[in-house]
Amino acid sequence: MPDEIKKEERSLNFLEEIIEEDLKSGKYKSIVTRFPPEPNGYLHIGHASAICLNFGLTQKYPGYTNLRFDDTNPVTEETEYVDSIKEDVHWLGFEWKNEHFASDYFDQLYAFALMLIEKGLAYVDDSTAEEMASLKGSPTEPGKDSKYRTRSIEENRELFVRMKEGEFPDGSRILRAKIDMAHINMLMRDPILYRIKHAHHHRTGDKWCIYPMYDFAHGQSDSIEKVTHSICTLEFVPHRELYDWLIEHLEIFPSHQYEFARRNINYTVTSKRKLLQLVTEKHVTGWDDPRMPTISGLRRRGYTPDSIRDFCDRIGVAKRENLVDVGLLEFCLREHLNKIALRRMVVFDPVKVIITNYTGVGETLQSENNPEDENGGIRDLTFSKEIYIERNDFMEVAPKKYFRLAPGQMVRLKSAYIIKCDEVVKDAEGNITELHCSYIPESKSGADTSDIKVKGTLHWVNAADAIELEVREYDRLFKVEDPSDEDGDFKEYINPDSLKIVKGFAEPSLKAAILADRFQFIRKGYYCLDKDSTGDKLVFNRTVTLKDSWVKDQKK
RNA sequence: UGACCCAUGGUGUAAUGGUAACACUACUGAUUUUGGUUCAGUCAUUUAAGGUUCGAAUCCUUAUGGGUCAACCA
Repeated sequence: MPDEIKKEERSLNFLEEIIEEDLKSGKYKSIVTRFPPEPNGYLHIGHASAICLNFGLTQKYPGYTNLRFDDTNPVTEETEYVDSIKEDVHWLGFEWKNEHFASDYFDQLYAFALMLIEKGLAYVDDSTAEEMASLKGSPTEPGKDSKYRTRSIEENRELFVRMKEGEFPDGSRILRAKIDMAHINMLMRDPILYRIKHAHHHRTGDKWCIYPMYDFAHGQSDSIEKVTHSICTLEFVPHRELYDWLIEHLEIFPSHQYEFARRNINYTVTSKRKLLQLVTEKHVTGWDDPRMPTISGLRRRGYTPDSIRDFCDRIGVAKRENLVDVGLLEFCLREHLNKIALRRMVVFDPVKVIITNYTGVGETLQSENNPEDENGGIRDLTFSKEIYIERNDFMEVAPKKYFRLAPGQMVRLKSAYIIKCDEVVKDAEGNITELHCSYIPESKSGADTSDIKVKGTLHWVNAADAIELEVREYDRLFKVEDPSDEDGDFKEYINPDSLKIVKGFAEPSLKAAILADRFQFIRKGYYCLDKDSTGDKLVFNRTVTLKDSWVKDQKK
């Protein structure tokens, strides 16, 4: 009940306000949105925000969302990207109503171009790119008309058809709208509609040698699909005037464009160009490198779709520039993982503990899989005279509020017994090689009658059957909050320590791990199996550490 | 030296002319067989200056700051 009240009280973002107004006024009975990626790269966390926005709106209001690939530039687009994009949208948990490609509309778009020519609103220009640029003017100076601007409708039609027939080489001619070379908006100065590219298209093959520009494809595709709310990022604001102009003069369904500020996250980059560079120049192992902000990278790292959706929901949507703290993403991650991750014990930098008064051959103990989940069940743990604990869980000279193991100090071994450190054994160089401890037999977890209270609880593994793991510890990819905003090349700011490979010694149950599992290595962090694992070598990715207020205190 | 968009705590979003709210972060403290989790608490006169109004984060003006626009990219 309180949740419902909360939901209703939650205020609308500016797009929801527009939509509610449109629905209330009867302008639309239901809405149509679309997610329109260009298949020339992998989706990243910024796209996730756009996906959640577009799909979220049609989950909240009547209507549906299409997936449409904006594939109008054959030289950069590939089927590999189409496949990855579809996989990522699905993985995030969204289902599109229709799958479209702008290239499906090439015949229609061609007809639209002809229509504009017939209306005297488009012409073929033979100018070179340099000539066009020099006539374009600048934001403060008007442009000048091209000498081809006054061609007759017949001549324009004939030339455009011949462009399509492949009679002219790349770059020799373009089709442009006839609007106003002195327009205050540079995009309205006779924008290019079609260019010649004798290139193989990933879907239409060699059928076409002319391809529409973004401005002559996007809005028209929206209109063909009867998209009611075409949502894009702020840099397209100046395009809206052209978007509307084309729809008006083509006399087609009036889709409307609305713009929001793209979400930026600190300590990473989300420009496709830069991400591609990281991949091709091998600064990372691939698009799905767990350090990448790509959806596939986050997936491999161990992020859950739920946590990403929660994050997108929390950061909201607005029209101002922003740089969201990656800490919020990590918070959403931890919050979800805490609820679902299976607890396991893994020791990274082991030191042997010999329990001198333990006389048995060993025993089986039980531990809960997840204290946050009543139905999480329990698992068996083997315990014996020799175990490993974390080397940094012991200090010979302990500071005041040190709750871990120290000479004469007691700690609990998680799900096992309370032990006390009696003796420190060192080698010739003074390195600690063993800790001799005694245990309290009546302090067994779940059956503790010792009445001893200890402040610290340590994770441990049984020396006899611990299994070895490779663990990849990731840190932020960049050393600075906004690499794109720094002087020089963004790659100068790559964090050289973003990957550290360490060994871990784990309880045997981890042998059964599968890719989909999420684990919390107790007192360490959240981890998942990596696809690089083989039958005899287990590789784990550290998804994110646990919050650690002890380390924080130490630094002060 | 033009046009357009934007400006609320460290961060991200609310407040739709009427008590500046929520979340994250940070800091206190409590609980805890994970120094995790959980719980309680603390942290802002809304970029500036004028104006309208009984009343302004909100409306108006100017200034300042940030962003965008001159690819045959999207």
